[in-house]
Amino acid sequence: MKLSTAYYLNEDVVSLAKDLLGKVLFTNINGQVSAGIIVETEAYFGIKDKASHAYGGRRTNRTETMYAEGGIAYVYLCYGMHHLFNVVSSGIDDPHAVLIRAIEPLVGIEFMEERRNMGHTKPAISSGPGSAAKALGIDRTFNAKDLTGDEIWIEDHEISFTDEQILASPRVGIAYAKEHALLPWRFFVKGNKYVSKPNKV
DNA sequence: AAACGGATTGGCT
DNA sequence: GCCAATCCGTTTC
Repeated sequence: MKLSTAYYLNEDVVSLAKDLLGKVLFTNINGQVSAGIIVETEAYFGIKDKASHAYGGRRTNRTETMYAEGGIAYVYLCYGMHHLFNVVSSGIDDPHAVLIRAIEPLVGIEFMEERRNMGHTKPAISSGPGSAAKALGIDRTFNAKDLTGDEIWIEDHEISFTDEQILASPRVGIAYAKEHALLPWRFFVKGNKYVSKPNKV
C-alpha cells in the first residue's frame, strides 16, 4: 500500500510525475489524518531544467533538500505565503522533484475544511499547489521529512488512469525558464474539477 | 547588511 | 480580469 523508498529512486522524473496521478497523499498531524488523490503534478528535471531551483547544480541551504536521495519532501515558501510541496526523486546528488499541484479530498475532509476556513468542500479547497498543501496541513516544517514515515506518506490505492484520461501541458508560472517553459511536463486528470485553474492544454 | 523577487492565491473591479 | 499581499532565500553592495 504505502510506497517504499525504491519507488522514489526512479531516475525518470517525467514518468514519475505521470505515475503519481491517482496515488493518495496522506498527512498525519497530531493524529489528524487527511489524504487526497493526486490529480495534478509537474516534473522538475534537476540541474538541466531552468525552471528548477537546482538548475545548473546550484546548491544552497534551500535546495540542499533536493540533492538528497529520493523519497523525502521538499517544501518551500513561495510569494511569502504559500507552502509548495514536492516529492524528491532519483538518487543522491540528482536533484529531481515532482510538484504536487492539486489533490481530490479523500480522507479527513473535515480537517481540510477547517484548515482552509471553508464550511463545505468546493474545488478551490485543494486546487493549486498552495491550496493543496494547506488543505493537508503541510508547511515548511515538513521539508526534508521522509515520505515513508508516519507523518507524511503516499499510498497506492490502485487507482489508475488511461492515457486518454491524462493530459500533458506546459508548466505553470515559469515563463522565466525560457525554452524550458514550453516542455509538456505538467500532468493532470482530464475533467477532474480539482485540477488548478490554468486548464489549457 | 540591504535589496530583490517568486513553481500563487483570492478578493475586488 | 487585475492586482495586492507577504516573507525569506538568494543575490548584490
